[in-house]
Amino acid sequence: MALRFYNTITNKKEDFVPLEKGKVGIYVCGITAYDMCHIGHARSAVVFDVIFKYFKYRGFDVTYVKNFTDVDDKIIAKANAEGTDIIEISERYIKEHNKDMDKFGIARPTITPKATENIQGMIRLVSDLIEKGLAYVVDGDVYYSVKKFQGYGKLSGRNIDEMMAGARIEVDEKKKNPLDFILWKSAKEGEPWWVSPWGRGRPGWHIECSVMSQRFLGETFDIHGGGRDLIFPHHENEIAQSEGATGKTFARYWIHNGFIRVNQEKMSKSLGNIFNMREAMERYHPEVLRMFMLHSHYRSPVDFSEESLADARLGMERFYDTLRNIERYLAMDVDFSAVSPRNLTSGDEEMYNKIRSLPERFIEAMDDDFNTARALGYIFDAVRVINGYYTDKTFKATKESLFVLNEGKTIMREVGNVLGLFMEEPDEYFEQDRRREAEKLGLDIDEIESLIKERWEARVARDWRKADEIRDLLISKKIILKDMHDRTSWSVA
RNA sequence: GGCGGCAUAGCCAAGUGGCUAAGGCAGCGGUCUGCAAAACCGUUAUUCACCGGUUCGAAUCCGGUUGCCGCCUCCA
Repeated sequence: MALRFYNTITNKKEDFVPLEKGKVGIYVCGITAYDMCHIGHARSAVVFDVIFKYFKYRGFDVTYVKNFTDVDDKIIAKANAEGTDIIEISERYIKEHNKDMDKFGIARPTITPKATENIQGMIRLVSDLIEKGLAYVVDGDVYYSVKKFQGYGKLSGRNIDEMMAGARIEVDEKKKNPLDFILWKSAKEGEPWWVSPWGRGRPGWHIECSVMSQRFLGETFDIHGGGRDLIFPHHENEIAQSEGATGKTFARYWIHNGFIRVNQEKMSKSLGNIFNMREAMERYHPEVLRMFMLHSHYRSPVDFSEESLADARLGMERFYDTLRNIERYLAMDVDFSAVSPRNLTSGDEEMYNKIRSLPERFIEAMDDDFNTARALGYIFDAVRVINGYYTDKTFKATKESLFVLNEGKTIMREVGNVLGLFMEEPDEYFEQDRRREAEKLGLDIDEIESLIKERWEARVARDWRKADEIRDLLISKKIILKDMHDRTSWSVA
């Protein structure tokens, strides 16, 4: 079956046929580097990170380009406010971006170009558009003449006349048409500039993506992505610029991710309901945040709330609990290296085959518009099957059964690699989780552990009353105990 | 004002023409356990906002109603 996904420009799911067999080129609009990343940036990053990794998993040779906008009004404003230049500001936030993204388990894209490294290319493209009659110069500014481009509006599903009837179009004396957008801005006092045929100035926002995508992926390339809000005007304008200049199709497939909402509203600076990535990662393990995002389809909006994060945390706990149990068995030091699927007998063989079916189910889900929610459902199925296997009374740790359990771990890691989940050692995961949760509740870990030790001694002495008293005390502090044959583990409810 | 999206159990969430409407959380009954917790087994939507229509057949397609949201301004 073919990999298919929703293409914004046609409004339907389509089979993916790459330009060149076995290869895929993806361009995604990255951040404007003037502030810390918030979880909305994280969602977009996760969506395309998973798409990037999935293409690789399916054997594609992927070139993934994600840019940094490092010259822009907001960066200039911040630089002026701090009495520094745009380079310092953008460098600072690119560094912070990389720190956050690394911690979030986002793989670095193949190429991460910056706008300021591509100014000459932008000047060439703008000149080209002027020559073709698609752009005009007014007092050192260059505008794109929207009416001159036939396909304007084809991505966002609008037409120029309808938009003209709209009530919220700014009036700019210099523009021939209110919808015309700026390609090159003349420099004002205190602004950075580059020399151009139209005088000193700097590029408009949209032009950089046309230039950098073409430079690294070609005039026509496979996939262009970004957040939903970029469809109009940003991506619409990129099409106008690129196709206007080359006369060729720009991106063949468009992928747009949905937003993170807070209380049913879009998370945005103007509403003041932003959660930044760093703070979110202090409160939740990055994989919990990924789980929360991946549990809904990438095009749907998702509501960021304590409840949904708590849900995602419980889900991760379930996954890691299974992985931890598998690890315990594998630590039994039984050599199963000589075992092959062929010398398994009935029960083990059946289980092995069930476990082995996970990757194909995972592919079936992911091939259908990157359906991570369905894929997660399949992983939960696999976890239930594995848990049932080793908790069955007849289960014995033999080299065959450990071989099967090891396969379960391998398979979970295999699909987890694509989703960016289960990257942690289970014990380390739970350790981190306890620390994080204890901190949220202001609990003292040493105190908890000494109480648990005391209770363990009471249990060894079969002093159930004392043991239960201690447990009740801990429960009142939201500490849940789990007695195992050799020790008691704990977690925060 | 223009354009577009969404509405599935107590909650989150897949499913977009046809086997019993995935999965997670919570709940209930059981197994296990000193008792718990976790795990496992069973159970929890005759029904997919509402009203009509198309079809042998619709949560899925069409029309209408209601509600929520997004884009049209920087925005992932």
